[in-house]
Amino acid sequence: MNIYDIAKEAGVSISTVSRVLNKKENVNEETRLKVEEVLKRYDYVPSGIARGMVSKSMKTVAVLTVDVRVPQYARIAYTIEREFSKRGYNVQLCNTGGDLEEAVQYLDIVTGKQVDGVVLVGSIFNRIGPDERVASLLKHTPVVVANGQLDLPNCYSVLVDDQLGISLAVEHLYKKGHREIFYLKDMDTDSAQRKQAGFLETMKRLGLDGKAHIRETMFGLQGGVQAVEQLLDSKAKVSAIVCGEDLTAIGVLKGLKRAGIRVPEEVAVTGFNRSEYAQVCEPELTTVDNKAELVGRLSVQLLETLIQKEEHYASMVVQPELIVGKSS
Amino acid sequence: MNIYDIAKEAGVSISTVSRVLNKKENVNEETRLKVEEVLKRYDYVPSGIARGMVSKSMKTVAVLTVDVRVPQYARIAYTIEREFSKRGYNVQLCNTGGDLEEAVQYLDIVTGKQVDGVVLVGSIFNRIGPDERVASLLKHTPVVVANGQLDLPNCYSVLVDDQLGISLAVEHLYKKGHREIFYLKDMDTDSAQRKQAGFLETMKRLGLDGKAHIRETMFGLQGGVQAVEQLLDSKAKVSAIVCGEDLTAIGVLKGLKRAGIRVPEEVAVTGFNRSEYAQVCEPELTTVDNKAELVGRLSVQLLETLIQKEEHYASMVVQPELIVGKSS
DNA sequence: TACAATTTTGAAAGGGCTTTCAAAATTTTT
DNA sequence: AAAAATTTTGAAAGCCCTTTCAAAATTGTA
Repeated sequence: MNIYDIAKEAGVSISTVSRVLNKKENVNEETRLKVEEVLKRYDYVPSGIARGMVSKSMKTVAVLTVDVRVPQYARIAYTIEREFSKRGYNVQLCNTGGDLEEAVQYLDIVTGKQVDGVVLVGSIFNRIGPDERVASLLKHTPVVVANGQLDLPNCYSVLVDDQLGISLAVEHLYKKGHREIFYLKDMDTDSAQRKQAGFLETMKRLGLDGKAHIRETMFGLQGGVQAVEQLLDSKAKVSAIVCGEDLTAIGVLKGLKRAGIRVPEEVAVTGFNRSEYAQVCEPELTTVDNKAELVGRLSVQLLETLIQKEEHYASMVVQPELIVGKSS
Repeated sequence: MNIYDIAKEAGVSISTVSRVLNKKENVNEETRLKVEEVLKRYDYVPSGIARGMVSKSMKTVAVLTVDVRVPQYARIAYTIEREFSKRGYNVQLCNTGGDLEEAVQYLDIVTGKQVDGVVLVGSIFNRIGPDERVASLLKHTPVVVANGQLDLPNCYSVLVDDQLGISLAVEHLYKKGHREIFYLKDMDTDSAQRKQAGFLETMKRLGLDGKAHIRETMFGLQGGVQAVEQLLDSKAKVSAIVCGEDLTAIGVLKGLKRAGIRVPEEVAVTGFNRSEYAQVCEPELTTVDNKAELVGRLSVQLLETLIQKEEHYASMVVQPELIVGKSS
């Protein structure tokens, strides 16, 4: 069933059917009723692809994320989807697994399908910038990087001030009297770099030695557990541990519990990202809210203005907030 | 830049350009090189929408879920996306928030855009079956319900045997010597119904009174906490608590801890769904693995055969597995 | 009643591709 | 060298809409 069949059945031209479908004003009431009856009778739905062909848009955007199973990304993907849905767009979800080749392939496919825009979620996407293919793929598609930056013509950013986030955590611990504050670096993304910089800067400002208090470990629960073991083995004096991820912090909590060290009485712990885990673990984790929902909303706003080619775009920076739990 | 421009620039017809684009064999090597040079020079990407127009497919499927921030749904959405990506499809994500009207709207939009298929994730979607509009919307689109069932012509299911899952938990507790086993009902979906039925059946089989050991509560952490309070207030003898959701079980753990009751020494607790939370909480939760990844994979397989109109479809049932943690 | 103004309708032109079919060019066979 | 077989190419139709523009029908005005 296409618009021609409907037109024939209703005894009108396709133009008239199109007018009825699009609820245009200039259709005789009698004609409209006749057409609508036929439409209903055949459960007719006009082809979105053909419409896209005319408007050159499928009202669809692509969201690239490392892995939507990571709560942080899920939250941001959720917000982006809901916001775009309100605006009449559908969202294509792409899990790149942190693999840049995979990301380039996704971009190839979705730009080929002429998505109206792309949101890249996470600072890991900063790394696809240098790829020569990316620039040409994204030449005609507006892009917003949520929590990242890409130095390309159509690309704008919504960033969280990670550096400030770590500052808040360190200052909070300092005020509580902690001096032997360690920072656990668990990844090697640009975001992690900024966190580390924030740690160093804040420690310096407080008159403490930051450099000697940085430890590296793997990402995830296990990384936190191991880091504690190593820290205790080294006989270092530890009064607080600042983590760049909640999951790592929870690993730290588990490690400390295993070693019989009480939190927060003997050692305080802070996480980052305000994941659901932070409320689930024991004791509830002090963490930094990275405002995922806000970042999602702002990304959508920004991308929409880009799509509509309005003329005033600007990258934005969002302030994180310290959420004090019972682990500090 | 369209195929006509490329053809003109290369001094050939659009048919030839199309052949080169689609890597067809019958093109003279010299001609091919000439066309490819032009293609590269202009960074030409053929319009996916126009292609969709011809093939009547955008190689896209829609996944409807209640909320991708719920880890269980995120896992299944992730698996579905990855599997479809391998097969050359993109996935549109839709968060209905459990609202049926919203779900119908999404279905309206995505079927209008002629998605090749739809996956509905969760037994909540069983409820849109009776809606008159749904049947007509889905008349020409293959549908798979993951963890649910819909009695419509093109609809098939991949189900987890929830009843068995609860049985495994109850039997496990029984073997450990527990007799005062309570079941916490926290939702009112079909899946929750089956879990409750599983509890009653198993208790009966073991010669215990099931009916008297069912308690209702709200969904989520808070629900678990409250349920414990009420249970303790009622002075009932409690030796184990079986929950239909990990999050509820974690609430129970928190409630018990608050009341100074040791887990698992005094009361054992089990969850459901094998969420990440189960490993994060203290003590680690005994839970039932609902095989989200497997369900996702099977759903994709099934939907693909439906899309390709192969002739042998069958709904499937997946066996859950008990994961014994430290809470029982 | 004749004319202008307005409302309602339809024909036709895109939009950018794939595909079919026949023509042209080339190679092989006799 | 002519005929047959094969490879390579292009014209044109089709996919299903929206939109423009002009024609037809209706209403209002003089």
